[in-house]
Amino acid sequence: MKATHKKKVTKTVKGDQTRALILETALEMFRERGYDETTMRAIAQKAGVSLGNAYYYFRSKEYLIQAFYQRMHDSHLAVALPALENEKTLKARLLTVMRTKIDTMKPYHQFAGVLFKTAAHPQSPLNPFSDESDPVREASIQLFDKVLDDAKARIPKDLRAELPYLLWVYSMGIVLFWIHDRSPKHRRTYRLIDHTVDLLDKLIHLASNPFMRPLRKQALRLVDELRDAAESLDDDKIETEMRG
Amino acid sequence: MKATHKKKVTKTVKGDQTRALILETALEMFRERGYDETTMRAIAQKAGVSLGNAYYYFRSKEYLIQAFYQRMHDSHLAVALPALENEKTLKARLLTVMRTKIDTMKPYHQFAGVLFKTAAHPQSPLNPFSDESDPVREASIQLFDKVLDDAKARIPKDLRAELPYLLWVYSMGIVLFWIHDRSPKHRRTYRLIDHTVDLLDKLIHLASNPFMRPLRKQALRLVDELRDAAESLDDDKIETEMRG
DNA sequence: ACGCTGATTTGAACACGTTCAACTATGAGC
DNA sequence: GCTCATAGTTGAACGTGTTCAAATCAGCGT
Repeated sequence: MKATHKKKVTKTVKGDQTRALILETALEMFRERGYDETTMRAIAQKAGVSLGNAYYYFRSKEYLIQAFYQRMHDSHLAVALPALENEKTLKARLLTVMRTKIDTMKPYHQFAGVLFKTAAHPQSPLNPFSDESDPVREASIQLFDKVLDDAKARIPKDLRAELPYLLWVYSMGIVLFWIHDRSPKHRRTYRLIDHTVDLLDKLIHLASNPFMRPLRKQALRLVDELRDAAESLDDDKIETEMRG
Repeated sequence: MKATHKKKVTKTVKGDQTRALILETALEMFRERGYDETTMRAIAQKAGVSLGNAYYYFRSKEYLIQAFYQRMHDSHLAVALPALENEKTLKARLLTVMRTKIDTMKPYHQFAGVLFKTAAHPQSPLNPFSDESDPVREASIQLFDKVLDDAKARIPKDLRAELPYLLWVYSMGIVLFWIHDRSPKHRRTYRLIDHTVDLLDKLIHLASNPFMRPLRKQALRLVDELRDAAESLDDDKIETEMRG
């Protein structure tokens, strides 16, 4: 992690093609054999390029995963958005989004374990809070914003503003559980989704009660603080890079 | 992670000494230079043993960290237990335990980042839910049990039973935040502790209200389910090993 | 054509974690 | 004291991710 975090940019059409070729090959091999079992040499060989060439386009093996995130989110959107059309209640909409999320990731279950290993590392580009995860993170949060938008539920403004972010964090928790879940067909994860969504729905309504206002305010202040801290993380990273 | 998860056991006094020597050397170097920058070769050399010998006592570099966990917990206990004598309320007791926890880990802040990287990996022996983390995990939960024991707070039995575990999970969350926290003297983490403990205290009292019984029951069922899943993870791991 | 610049590509080399077959030391039973 | 099984120890070798100086290519101005 000594290198800068700027993305490699291709300057020619040929470069684009080579980059795409390497990425496709890598993702295919990751899916079929897993991440650890797929070596950079094997990717390069199958893609028909040299080892060094792969590193010209991808700063490290980890960076190949970044594209995986993006693709996963795109696939999820393609399934979730149409499905949302039919659901009107907050609970049903949330359920839909979460279930389709797991549906989408299913083929990559084995592979996914490695994701969170590196994703949890503060300095990893895969860290969901890092600069480089920004686009896909924002897009994910936006999806939850949409979940709330067309739902008929009276939610106080202060809570409504933070809820998309909170739901995104919740969804990451579910994914973390799913990664560990080895029950057949991931039944446990689906059951967990059912139960947590039910609970969340109730909690949101409870928190929306005027009686809960003080406690809610306090909790939201806390959330704000956490987000601030997460964002300043990126600044520190940049500073560190400049120094050394 | 192909090897079995049984712990290496020394059979002779000399073995004990060598093992201890390697471990001390490793932890010292980790603290001074960080985990990634400390190579197994360097550890072996500084300890005056061969490279292969280090691997005779520690199945992998990761396993050296396991001992770190244990040591960290011992140090924490040594500070927290006396401090708890003076605190009677739940809130003050919880605050004491959390603050001393961070105090204890402070010297290892840089090092700690790597911990969670590997700890988040489902198949890592450092995974806090894994078999091998069992002793230190149980000990940590027990500490929170003690926090509750002498606190004068009326908590329903069902909640009281799960609370130590829940507080342990909470403490892991704080540690995770701390790892990412680069604010001077980790002020942000301490502030987060203050705020979350305050909130937790209120939530616990709220949840103890008879009015909340149904929701509380539902939430606790959920917690149970999560714990079951975490435990069955270990079984699956063993199965996988036997097959492969 | 030619040369020049910058993008792309190469493969050898490096450092690391890990494995393993072979070696040595220890000590219990005779 | 001798034998031998077991614990402990060694360092060479392997496969990996990553780096880098050098080679090649593509387009453009002349």
